[in-house]
Amino acid sequence: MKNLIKVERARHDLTQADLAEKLGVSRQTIHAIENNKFNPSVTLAIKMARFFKVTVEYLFDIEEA
Amino acid sequence: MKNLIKVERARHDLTQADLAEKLGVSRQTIHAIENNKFNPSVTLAIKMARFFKVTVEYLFDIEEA
DNA sequence: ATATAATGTAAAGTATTATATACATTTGTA
DNA sequence: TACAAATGTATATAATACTTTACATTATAT
Repeated sequence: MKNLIKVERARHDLTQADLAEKLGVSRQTIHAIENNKFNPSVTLAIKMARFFKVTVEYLFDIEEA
Repeated sequence: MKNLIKVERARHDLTQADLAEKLGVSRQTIHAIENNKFNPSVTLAIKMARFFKVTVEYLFDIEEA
């Protein structure tokens, strides 16, 4: 696992569709990011992190430490 | 100004070309990001922030507070 | 003032992000 | 089991990040 989106989503009890709507993107985008199909823009990353009240580094970079 | 790349670059006494090389991207990419021509990927954003030893939020989101 | 380094700009091309739609598969629950 | 919701997958398309090359402008130093 390379990011904690699924975990944070579970913590907030949101479906992919829910989160997509909250962030103003498509469900496929959430799915793809969650499964490392691609690398979102820093803007979307910051939006997500802010939504979950965590840092970008925490949300997207937990592997490296 | 929407990001602090130019400032951090100055603090580290690096040219755009220097920074580009350190991060493995083109000088034009640095220039474009610095001047808000586009929105980098979260991966590049994290690389940059890590390079400067600051957070992504600090580097890219100082306007909002 | 002139040379040089640094930055700005532009255009064409490639790669990747993101959308929309549709359908298949998995998971949870009555 | 059967139904519904959630997630996974596929394909086509649009938008944009990023590269390369090349040249113009601005700043810095001699």
